[in-house]
Amino acid sequence: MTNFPLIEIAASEACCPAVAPRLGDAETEHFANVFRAISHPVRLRLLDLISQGGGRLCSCDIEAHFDLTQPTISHHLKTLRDAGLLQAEPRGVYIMYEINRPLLASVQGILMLLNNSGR
Amino acid sequence: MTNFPLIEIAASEACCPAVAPRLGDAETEHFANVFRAISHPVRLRLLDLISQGGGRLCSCDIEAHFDLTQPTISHHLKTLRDAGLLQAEPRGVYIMYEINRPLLASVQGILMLLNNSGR
DNA sequence: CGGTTTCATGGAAATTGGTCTATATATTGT
DNA sequence: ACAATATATAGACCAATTTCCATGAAACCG
Repeated sequence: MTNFPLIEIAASEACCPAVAPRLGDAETEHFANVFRAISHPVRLRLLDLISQGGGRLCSCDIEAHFDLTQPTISHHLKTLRDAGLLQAEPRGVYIMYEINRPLLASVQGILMLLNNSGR
Repeated sequence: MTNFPLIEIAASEACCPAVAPRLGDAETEHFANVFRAISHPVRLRLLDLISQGGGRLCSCDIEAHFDLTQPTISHHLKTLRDAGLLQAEPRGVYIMYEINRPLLASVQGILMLLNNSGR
């Protein structure tokens, strides 16, 4: 490891001083799951909509924004709930969805880690 | 839309005043793709490793961190490159990978949008 | 209570994703 | 040029995802 061909490298870049993961296995798995939940256009759009107006949205205002059947939207909402990104509380016949802000904040923290580039 | 059962709702929550997506279709699609690239444990670990030491890492230091074959790692690195998260420049026989920081910053911006909750 | 509305669940079909083995391409050193 | 090393590509196989239709469960209204 950390072997370069012996040409033109010597004092140039000092490749790779002792790299080790900063995120543990469980943490990596967990956040990969969260990213996977966000990683679908419909679900990103759902988060976009729900995050407005104080981070809460009634189910009755969701379906009109998509060209999908009700079960499909329900499935995507469940995916977001399972990932912890949404909380859902019943409001009569409807459901009030709410963004899990602390989780989103921790995802921001991960991206900050990845973007700080070790400094 | 924005209909509640007429009981106990009237003045309580003022559900859903005019929600509309803030991210356009293309933007939503694009960032969903970026999230999808990050959304695998191996690729998140790769970003974790490469983002250290100034955001660059030589290919020769990568394989040892995984229990996967070389083609599999190569495939994941390609996924990250295709999403724009990594740039790769040849360094002799090896490859120097570098994090695309502006893109990561824009992803942080998206999360900030989702977490600001409209305020 | 009976009908209506809303969301969730189950199952199927098509697509995408992840991993491997085998092979190809490119660079280095003799 | 040849052999050795490093990365990329192709093909195959199994797993997971996405979508739908059909149905179920829960809440509301008359």
